[in-house]
Amino acid sequence: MPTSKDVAQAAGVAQSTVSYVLSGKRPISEKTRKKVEDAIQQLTYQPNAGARALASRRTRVIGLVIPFIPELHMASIMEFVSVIANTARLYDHDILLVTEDEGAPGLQRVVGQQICDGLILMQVEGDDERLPVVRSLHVPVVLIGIPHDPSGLVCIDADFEMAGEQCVQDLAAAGHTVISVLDWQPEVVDRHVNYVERFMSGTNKAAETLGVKVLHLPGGTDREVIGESVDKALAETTGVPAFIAPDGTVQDVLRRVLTSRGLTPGTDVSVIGSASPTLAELQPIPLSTIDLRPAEVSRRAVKIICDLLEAENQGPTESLELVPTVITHRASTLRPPHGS
Amino acid sequence: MPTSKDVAQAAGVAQSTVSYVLSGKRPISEKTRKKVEDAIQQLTYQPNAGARALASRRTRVIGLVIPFIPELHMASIMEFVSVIANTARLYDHDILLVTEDEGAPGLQRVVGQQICDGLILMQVEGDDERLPVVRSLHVPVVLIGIPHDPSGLVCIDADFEMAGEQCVQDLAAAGHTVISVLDWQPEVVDRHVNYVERFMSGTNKAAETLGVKVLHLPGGTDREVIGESVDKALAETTGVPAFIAPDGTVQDVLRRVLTSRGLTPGTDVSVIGSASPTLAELQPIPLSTIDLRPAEVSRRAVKIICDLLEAENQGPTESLELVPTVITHRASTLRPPHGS
DNA sequence: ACGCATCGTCGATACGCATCGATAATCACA
DNA sequence: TGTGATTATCGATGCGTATCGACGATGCGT
Repeated sequence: MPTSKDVAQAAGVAQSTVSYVLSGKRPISEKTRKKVEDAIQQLTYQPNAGARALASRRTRVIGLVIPFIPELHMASIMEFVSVIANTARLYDHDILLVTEDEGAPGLQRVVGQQICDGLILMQVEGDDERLPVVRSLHVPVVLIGIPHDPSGLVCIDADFEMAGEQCVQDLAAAGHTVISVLDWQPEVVDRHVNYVERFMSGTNKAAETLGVKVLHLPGGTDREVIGESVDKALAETTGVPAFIAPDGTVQDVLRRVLTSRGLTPGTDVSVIGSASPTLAELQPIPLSTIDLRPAEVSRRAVKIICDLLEAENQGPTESLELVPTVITHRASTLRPPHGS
Repeated sequence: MPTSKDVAQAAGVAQSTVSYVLSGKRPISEKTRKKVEDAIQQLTYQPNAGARALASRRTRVIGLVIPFIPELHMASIMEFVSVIANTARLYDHDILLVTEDEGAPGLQRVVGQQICDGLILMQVEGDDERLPVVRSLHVPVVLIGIPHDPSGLVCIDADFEMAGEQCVQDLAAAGHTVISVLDWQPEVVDRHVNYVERFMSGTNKAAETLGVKVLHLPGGTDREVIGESVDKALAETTGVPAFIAPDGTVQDVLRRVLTSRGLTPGTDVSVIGSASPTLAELQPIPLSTIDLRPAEVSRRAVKIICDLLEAENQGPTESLELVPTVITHRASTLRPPHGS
């Protein structure tokens, strides 16, 4: 492997000059720049990351802490991971995987050994046990998810409250007066991620404003449970029933149950789920969706941490960013009556 | 951040002694070891990864190249990623994410900058464009997937041929004489990953041995296509029809189509799919599965590369490892007749 | 033509650790 | 008690880059 010294020799300049050509931190004449760049090309020189980290005290690596809960919709987590990795490259950074299994000590490890300059935590719980450690780390950390006490932390997430409001508003506008909200599956609820309550609070808020009724019913992957929830909803509904199933897995089960009850989404029942546009279109009856915009959340998380790394002002920061959600009509919901 | 020099000072020894205590590469008296370890504790010392990499020429980081194809079952990819990351930790290594978007230059980048000591490539295609680059890199690389020409490469994958054989053997034993195999979805087939043909070859081999007939039919996510495939299968089948759908997405569509044709898996049709045990049990009718053992493949991939890193014999290696698949009976297939 | 500021480049040093050779301390054995 | 072999530790050096101070070269104004 060639070093910057080799490049310098080949170009007939000092090693420091090569360094300055690369960093641009001092003016370099067009002539020497050319010589150096040619030498770099010919030797296919690439700077050594370790040496660079040692000298500059920056690794240009961001640690990404990923959850692995079989019950969670892994496909969506993969979307976060993928977008985060690609976005990091745009800022000339790389992503180091840290699994949730390592817990809080894992965070201290990668930061303490200075393997990475900062961290992104996914799937942060309301009362996450890692928060004390996060606050004590002297590097930027961005949380995806909003803990109960976000003081002193930098957080970003989809605006679940807005999502809840949008769903209810939309169904109310379509003429529904009773709207049933299926909870996330128990495995998610038990994690105390507080997006669940934020979503529910949004539905309540909108319901109050619009004068419609919202039923909160148990979710899950158990067909029995969903069956009961649906039956209860039907019993308490006057007019056309409406369901909101923000959990991807729950909505799959819901679809089957509705079919077994002889109900057709878009005709004699309205359903809003959460799925990517591609997936929503693939359904037998295209699903109206509330888009929680994982890609946008991911991109912003990376931007935030890279900005913090750039700033390097050492002072503790605190911020909270909510990404607006988007609701999209498809065939699974009734159309709003004209002129209302 | 304390350095090993600080530790040395606190313990009243030389910096090199601290280093030897940590690495164990030279004998250290019990007394000094204790002093040094106490100092490490008190200062919460952690060695600097950059300096370590620079001095030892080893980063203890493995690059993992992940695919991102929306059509692919992202959930299963996430399982690979997660198990690989956790297993790497057992060998005291970390995982750096490299996205497929970076292509071959991405591999040269992470290796050239010496960000990682070796690579694991997922979802390797039969005629993967990155192979020439892989062969030219002077670091260990493990491929998950078998390219058409595996010479000079280290590969591991599930034994898809065995999987094909097992499925056919199993259905033949249950009394089926005509067995229909649905292809992977076109997006997968078009990638020329050759596990598709390995699987098909396995089914043919078993069919020939056992004297049963195997039909290869188009797969996909399009309900029309699967409908046609099913109808064709039914037309050509004498006795109870049997389907093998190795692609998770295809099998979902198949299930719906069979329902619409009034066929019940396990009663008047047999179905074998590929899914994790958990998922298989969750189906309305528990699905008989062929387990491709992603976790085991992942673990072995990590073991292989860590062994190669340990060996460090520089000489080019070549190996090919196939992980045995496991077939599991559940309610979706007929039971074999007694006494046969 | 002379002094002065600016530009472009060089040499030296530090970053934190691993590792090699050397040395002091200890021991076995004659 | 002296000699050689171990054992435990130290000091020095190198890994490849970033960065600081210094210095020669160049341009400007007068």
